[in-house]
Amino acid sequence: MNKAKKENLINITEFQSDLVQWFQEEQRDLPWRKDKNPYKVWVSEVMLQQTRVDTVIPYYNRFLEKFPTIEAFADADEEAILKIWEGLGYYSRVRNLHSAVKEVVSEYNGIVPDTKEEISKLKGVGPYTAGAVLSIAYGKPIPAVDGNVMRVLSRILLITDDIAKSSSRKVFESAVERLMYHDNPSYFNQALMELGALICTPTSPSCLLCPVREHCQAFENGVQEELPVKTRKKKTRHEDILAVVLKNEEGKILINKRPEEGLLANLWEFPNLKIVPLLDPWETLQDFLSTEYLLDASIEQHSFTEVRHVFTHLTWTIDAYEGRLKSGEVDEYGSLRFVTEEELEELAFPVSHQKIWRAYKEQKR
DNA sequence: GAGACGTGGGT
DNA sequence: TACCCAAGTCT
Repeated sequence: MNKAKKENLINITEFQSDLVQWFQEEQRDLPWRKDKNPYKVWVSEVMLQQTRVDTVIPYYNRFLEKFPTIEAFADADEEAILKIWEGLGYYSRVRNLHSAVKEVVSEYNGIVPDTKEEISKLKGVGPYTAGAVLSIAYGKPIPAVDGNVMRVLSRILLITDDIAKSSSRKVFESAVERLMYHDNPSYFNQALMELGALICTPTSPSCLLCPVREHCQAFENGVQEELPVKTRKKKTRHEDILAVVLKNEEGKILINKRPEEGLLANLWEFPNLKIVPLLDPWETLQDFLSTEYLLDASIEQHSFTEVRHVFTHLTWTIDAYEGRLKSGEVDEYGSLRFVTEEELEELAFPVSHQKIWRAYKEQKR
């Protein structure tokens, strides 16, 4: 059955009003729903990418307290923007947002562009975020297709395209365009997502509470649990890592700034390396410090903690050692820096290295 | 187009 | 334990 035929099976006008009326009555009271300021909407949408609402709320509130206006954020330095994002993950989001905001301030007089064409040129603004900002902040009838929308529409319209494939997004965007409630695109897009979050959940959807169940082809056929079709990704690889918390005679701690591209870009970390198979860890670490960093350190024989950390595509097991070193003339050398404990806690570290730091302090007391 | 890119929570 | 998920984007 083709798409046009399938959509003839639902009454679009009734679907729109049932959905939007439900949203008006049942929507959650979320901080970013108090204000349609395009900058604030934009910040919330970037934070919500691949991230749960409950996780985002405190970050969103802190972010706008620190950077209340688009100009305030444009003026921030990178250390500050990473620190406020610390623990949220996908750190390129905040670096792209910062770059994009600076462009809006310099090229658009601080006004977030209101066309798909222009807003999509900004870093970190893909098809979803463009549609979300344009519809929520500017009331434009542009689709905002995220995972919720694909799940909801796959069920309502019995769409069986594999949502794990990037090519499927356009199928759902076309569907949203045909279903769009032009009287209130903001509510329509948000209602689709809210329905996915509250009712039309990935497992055990609450069909009996669903405001649009009479329009749902999956419910009609009892196949809501079989949709959406989504192929699974292959499993993650693993890395064993040696890390060291090194203190000099002044009590300052050696940290390293990660490269500006790739995993955890520009975040700080304790010096570390991948374990070399078959070699003694302690000797490997000692050798690494002397040959790579030209540091003469004495390392404890046994690690003080083992940290396991799981990423989406990778897992780390980090054995962390403690050590001391003599020379402390310079505070900076390349990507290395000696900092006090207070300074360290003002810098942005990935969660894996925060775990090392917490274990270190715990072991000290 | 497949893989990189984080983290915390749920089953 | 071992997945899978959560308001995606970039390369």
